[in-house]
Amino acid sequence: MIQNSFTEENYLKTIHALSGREGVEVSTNALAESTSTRAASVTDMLKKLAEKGLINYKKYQGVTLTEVGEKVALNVIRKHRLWEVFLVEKLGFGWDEVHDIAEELEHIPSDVLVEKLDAFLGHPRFDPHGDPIPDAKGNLLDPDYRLLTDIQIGEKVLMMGVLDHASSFLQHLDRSGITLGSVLEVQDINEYDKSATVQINGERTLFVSLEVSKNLLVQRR
Amino acid sequence: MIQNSFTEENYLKTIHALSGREGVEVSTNALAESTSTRAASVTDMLKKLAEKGLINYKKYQGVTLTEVGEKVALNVIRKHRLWEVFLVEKLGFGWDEVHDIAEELEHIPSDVLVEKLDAFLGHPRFDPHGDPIPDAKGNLLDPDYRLLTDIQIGEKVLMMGVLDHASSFLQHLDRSGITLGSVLEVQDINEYDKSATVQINGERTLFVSLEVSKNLLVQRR
DNA sequence: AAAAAAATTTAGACAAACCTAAAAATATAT
DNA sequence: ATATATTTTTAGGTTTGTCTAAATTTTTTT
Ligand SMILES: [Mn+2]
Ligand SMILES: [Mn+2]
Ligand SMILES: [Mn+2]
Ligand SMILES: [Mn+2]
Repeated sequence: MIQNSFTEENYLKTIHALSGREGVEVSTNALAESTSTRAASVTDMLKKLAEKGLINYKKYQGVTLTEVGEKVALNVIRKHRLWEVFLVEKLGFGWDEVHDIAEELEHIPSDVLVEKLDAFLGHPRFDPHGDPIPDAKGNLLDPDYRLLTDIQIGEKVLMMGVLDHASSFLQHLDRSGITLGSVLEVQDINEYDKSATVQINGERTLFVSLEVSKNLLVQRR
Repeated sequence: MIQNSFTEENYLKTIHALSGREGVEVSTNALAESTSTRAASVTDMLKKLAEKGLINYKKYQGVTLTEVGEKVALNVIRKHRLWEVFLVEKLGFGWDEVHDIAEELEHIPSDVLVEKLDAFLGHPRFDPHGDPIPDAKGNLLDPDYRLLTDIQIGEKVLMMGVLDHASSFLQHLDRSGITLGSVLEVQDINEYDKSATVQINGERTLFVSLEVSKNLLVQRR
C-alpha cells in the first residue's frame, strides 16, 4: 500500500467535507479557502491527487473523490474521531480542546494502532462532538439529526451534536450547561429574534439565541 | 516558543544519543550513518541547527547540543518513551512492536498532551525496554546498570533493560522467556564461546550466547 | 452576443530537506 | 615533512508544497 503525505490526506479530508454526502463537485476556490492556501497551490495538488487516482478531476470542472480517495478520507476521519474520544475519555481533555491535537494524530500511519485504539476505547460509535465514527471498512452512519431551529414549541429533543466545532462555541455550550445527551424542551420561541426558551433536563430554563440554535443537532425521542 | 520541524527534532535526538552522557562531540559521518542520509545533507542541517542556537558547531570540529538543544532532545525522548508505555500497557502491543509507532508519536507537539498522558500512565519512570523516562523538566535518571557479560558465576541479578532495541532481539528474549524484572542467576560461563548458563526466576535454566549477554542490562539486587 | 467579472490554470520562484560530484580540510602513514 | 587517505564542506540539483503575477476559461451581466 502506497503512503499518502500528511498534506495529501488533509486535501482528501477537506474534499470529503465540502463534497457532502451527495458527493457534489468541489471547487478550487472552496478548497483554497478551507485549506488556507491559494487557488494556484490547490490546482497543483489536484493534479497530483488525480495522477494517483484519488480524485476525479477535469480542468475547470471541480473535483470529487474516487472510491479509493473516499476510503482514504474516511480512514483519516476515523482516526481523527477515535483520537478525540481518547483525548476526552481517557486523558480528560475538554471537547473544546481536542481538535487541533487530533488534527496531528490522525496522520499517524498504522492500521494495527487504529484497531487497537478502537478496541481500547470500546468501539465508540460517536466522537465527543456527536460525529459518527466510520468503521474499519469505511462505513459511515448518517444519523438524520435536525437543527434546534426546526423544533416546534412543546417538543422534547435530545442534544446529539454540533455543527460548529469552534472551541468558542463549545465553551459557550459548557457555560450554558448544554452537553451531548441533554434533554431540551423548547418552551417558547421569540417572534422578533427567533431566540428560544429551552428547558434542560426538566430543570433550569435557558435562553438560546438563533446563532446557537442553528448549530445544535438534536433528535426527537 | 518556536517550533522545530520533525526532521530537526530527529537530528537533535540522534546527536543526544551519539553524544553520550559525557556530551562528547559527534561527527558528521556518524550523524549521516544514524539518520540514513549523506554527510552533505547533515552539514546543511547542522548549519541550520547552529543558526537556531540548538547546537555548538564549528566547521570540521563535530557538534554538541547547547542547553536549549538538550532540552528539546530530552523532551522528544520523553514523549517517545511515554508513548511506548501507552502502546504496551494500554493498547497491548508487544515491546518489539512499538518503536516505529512511537517514532511518529514523539513529534506530536502539545505540552499539555504529554503531561496528561504521563498522568494517565501513572507517571512511569521507565519505558517498556527499561530506558528511563526524562521528567517534564528534562531530568534524566542515569541508572548504573551493567551488562550480563560483567556478572560472575553464582551472582543473581535483575534484568533491567536492553542495549539492542531491534525487534528481532526482543522477540528472541520473548522466546527465551526473559522479561524486564526476571531474576537471572549465572550458573556457568563457557570458556570457549563465553556463552552462559543462566537460571531464570529460580526455575528453568537457559543457555545465553555472548551476543545476547552483551545486550542485556542487569542490576545486582 | 458581446463585455465584464469571476474562477481557474499556467509560469516562474522559493524554502525545506534531500542528493551527487568536486573541492577543501584534517588525520594518518611513510 | 610529504604523501596518502579520510572526513567534511561546498557547489549545483531535485522534489514537495507553497507563493505571486499573468494568462486562460467559464460564468454572469448587459
Ligand atoms: Mn475535530
Ligand atoms: Mn470531532
Ligand atoms: Mn523506541
Ligand atoms: Mn524504548
